[in-house]
Amino acid sequence: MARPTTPSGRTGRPRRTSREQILTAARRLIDADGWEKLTIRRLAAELGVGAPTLYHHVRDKDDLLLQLLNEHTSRIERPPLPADPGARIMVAATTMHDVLAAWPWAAEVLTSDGFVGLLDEPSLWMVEAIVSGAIDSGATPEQAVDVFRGIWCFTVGEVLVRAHTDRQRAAVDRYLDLTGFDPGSLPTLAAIAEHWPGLAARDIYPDGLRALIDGLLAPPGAAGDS
Amino acid sequence: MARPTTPSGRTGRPRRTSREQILTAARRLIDADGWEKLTIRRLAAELGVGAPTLYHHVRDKDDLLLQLLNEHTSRIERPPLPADPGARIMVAATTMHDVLAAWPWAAEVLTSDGFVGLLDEPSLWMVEAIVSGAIDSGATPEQAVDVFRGIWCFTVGEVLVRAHTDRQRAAVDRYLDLTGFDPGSLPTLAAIAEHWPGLAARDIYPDGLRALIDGLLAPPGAAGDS
DNA sequence: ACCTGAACACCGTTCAAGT
DNA sequence: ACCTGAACACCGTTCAAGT
Repeated sequence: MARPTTPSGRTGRPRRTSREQILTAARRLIDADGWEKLTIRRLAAELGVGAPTLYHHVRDKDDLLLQLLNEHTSRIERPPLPADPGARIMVAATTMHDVLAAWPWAAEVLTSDGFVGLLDEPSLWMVEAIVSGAIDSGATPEQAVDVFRGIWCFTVGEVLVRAHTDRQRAAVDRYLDLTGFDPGSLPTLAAIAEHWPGLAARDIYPDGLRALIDGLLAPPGAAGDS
Repeated sequence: MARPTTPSGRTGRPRRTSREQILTAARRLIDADGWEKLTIRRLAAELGVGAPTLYHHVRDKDDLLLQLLNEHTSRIERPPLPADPGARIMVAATTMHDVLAAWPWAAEVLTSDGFVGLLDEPSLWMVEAIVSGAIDSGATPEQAVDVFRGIWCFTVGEVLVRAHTDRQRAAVDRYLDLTGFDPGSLPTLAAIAEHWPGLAARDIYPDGLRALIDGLLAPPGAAGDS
């Protein structure tokens, strides 16, 4: 009746594949070939096990991506947060942006799989910093949540758009001659067409972020028309 | 040597499958089962032809999606554009947003497949309206393109985030107890946790858009600190 | 308890062959 | 010119069977 035991106190056949090995191998595959190429079958092959084995460690592929994402965000170093509420929001949002921009697949997972609710504690400090910064600036809870959600949408959108624009610039050239705008119906685009590629390479995140924060925190009615 | 001809003047075997039929059937499948379920094979089955047949009418699946998207945007009715530049930007951007929000898969195609460069003329009037509105407000070409790109990122992000939040609210509940924030490390989130679902249901697009426009068009240095 | 091979129900795409 | 069946090289996931 002596059951086989492992150092960790579990019973049964000792595991050959750990959660840690799986996540490490998955990161390796993503970094090498891009996140579209991460499949259960390739990951299993990389680990030298059969594909069904992985289902003992993850519920399904979405669960794997979520674990990967949480592991990734738990690694990021937490910058010092300024006391000034506006600056605090900028720092937290920029950190959020940089994390996603460095690993754009994370943004795809986050939009294709749900929302911030899927993240665990180690990454929620960024949400906390933004919401508390808004409230310390005099915002109501309603406004504070609006500020966070506005920043979140802008951040996710910027990361996704830029990631794909970079990757598929060749495809764009194939479809559209940027100098081919009809000056009759599209006069402004025709006039600036040749400069567009250069202009579109500029980083718009900081200015857009500042505009959103200023505009969403301003007392209602105080905008623009002074 | 008499070659078979069709009414359209082409030669060879008369086609049984038209571009129009393909796009109509594709729309039907998307509306019925969602855009994730649109596959070449299902579409061919819906049309009663073999899957390889479709490759005579589309280059590949991306090309099919692009044709679908261009057909969709060519249908939208063009609202009257106000003379006031700021109002013109609002109207064009809101139209862009509403089109995407009504058919969120379009936003996914646009981010997963490239950029505005993939669209053809019938949808470029929205880009023209935004860029010209910015220039008429006194912006430089650089600023005008920044305004458009900022609006574009915000719009795409909002549509994608909202589409998935709606669809997967159940999944979120499964993972995260919204009332479970640690008041020690996340005091603000813990305080507003129970109100979050209600607050997050608000439509942030109009306010965010206004904030972006005002902030990006403001002369540099004039922001916030008055 | 963990791992396996085989199978199920799919994909997008290519290609030689038919009409 | 258009359409076909068969095939290629994949997917995620399940399940009975082994150790």
